[in-house]
Amino acid sequence: MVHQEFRKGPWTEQEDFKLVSFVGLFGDRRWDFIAKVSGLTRTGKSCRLRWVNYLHPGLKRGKLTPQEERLVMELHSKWGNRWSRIARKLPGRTDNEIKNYWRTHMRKKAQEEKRAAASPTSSSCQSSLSISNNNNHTVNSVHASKKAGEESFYDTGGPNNKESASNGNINVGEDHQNGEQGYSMDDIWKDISMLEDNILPSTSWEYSSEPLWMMDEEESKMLFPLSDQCFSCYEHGSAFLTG
DNA sequence: AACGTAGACAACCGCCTTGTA
DNA sequence: ATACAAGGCGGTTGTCTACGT
Repeated sequence: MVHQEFRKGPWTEQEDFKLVSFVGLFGDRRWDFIAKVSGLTRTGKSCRLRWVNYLHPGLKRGKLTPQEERLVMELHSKWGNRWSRIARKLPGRTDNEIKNYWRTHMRKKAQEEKRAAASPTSSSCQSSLSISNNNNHTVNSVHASKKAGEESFYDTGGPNNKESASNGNINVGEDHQNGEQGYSMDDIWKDISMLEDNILPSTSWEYSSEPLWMMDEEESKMLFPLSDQCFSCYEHGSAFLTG
């Protein structure tokens, strides 16, 4: 077998454009196939990741809202590090994003706790985290058993069903100011939509306006028994992009 | 102004699960 | 029933940027 050299590292605009085009054509399932036919020297996995975490229409960018933060805390206390599952409850957020958020904030929290332990006089909550109060129990265990370094400051709190905080949906009303990079997804999507107008019969995949994130697997299965053709459920195009 | 640090984010790796031949 | 390939997921690392000193 001849090993193909796969590219690694940051994606270029051209690669993004290619990927978006071919996902538009073939759907977001057959990643190895897309990787091959598109001519991208990327693995299918890499393509999928790029799509899911960055190119997917409807992704929100920017900081988590306080509601989202609270929900993440709640869901993490419920499910542990089941990031993808948690992400499904947060429209427009990816597991990667939530994972990163958790990691960052748990590190911060761990450091604050360490500092607080070192100087118990200043015990009043100097935490700048507005989310930490009610759910401290979920994260305290993290730092409690940590040795000097803070390697695994975030720990799978595990699915300890302490509380059945079952609220599911949040209404994330506000848009975010886009984290603008010079090159925006709008540009890509504009190009793509123009492209599709020309070459696509417009049936290959179309998004419904109902985001899948709101659903559990069971729910989505019930709604989308033929997930392959129906999975694509996001409003296509820049209208859906908040940024 | 230069440097160090922390935060945010993108991307890769390896393992596990699932679908298919 | 089984082997293999592809997809999915969680963990980890690298890089860039903003901010403080």
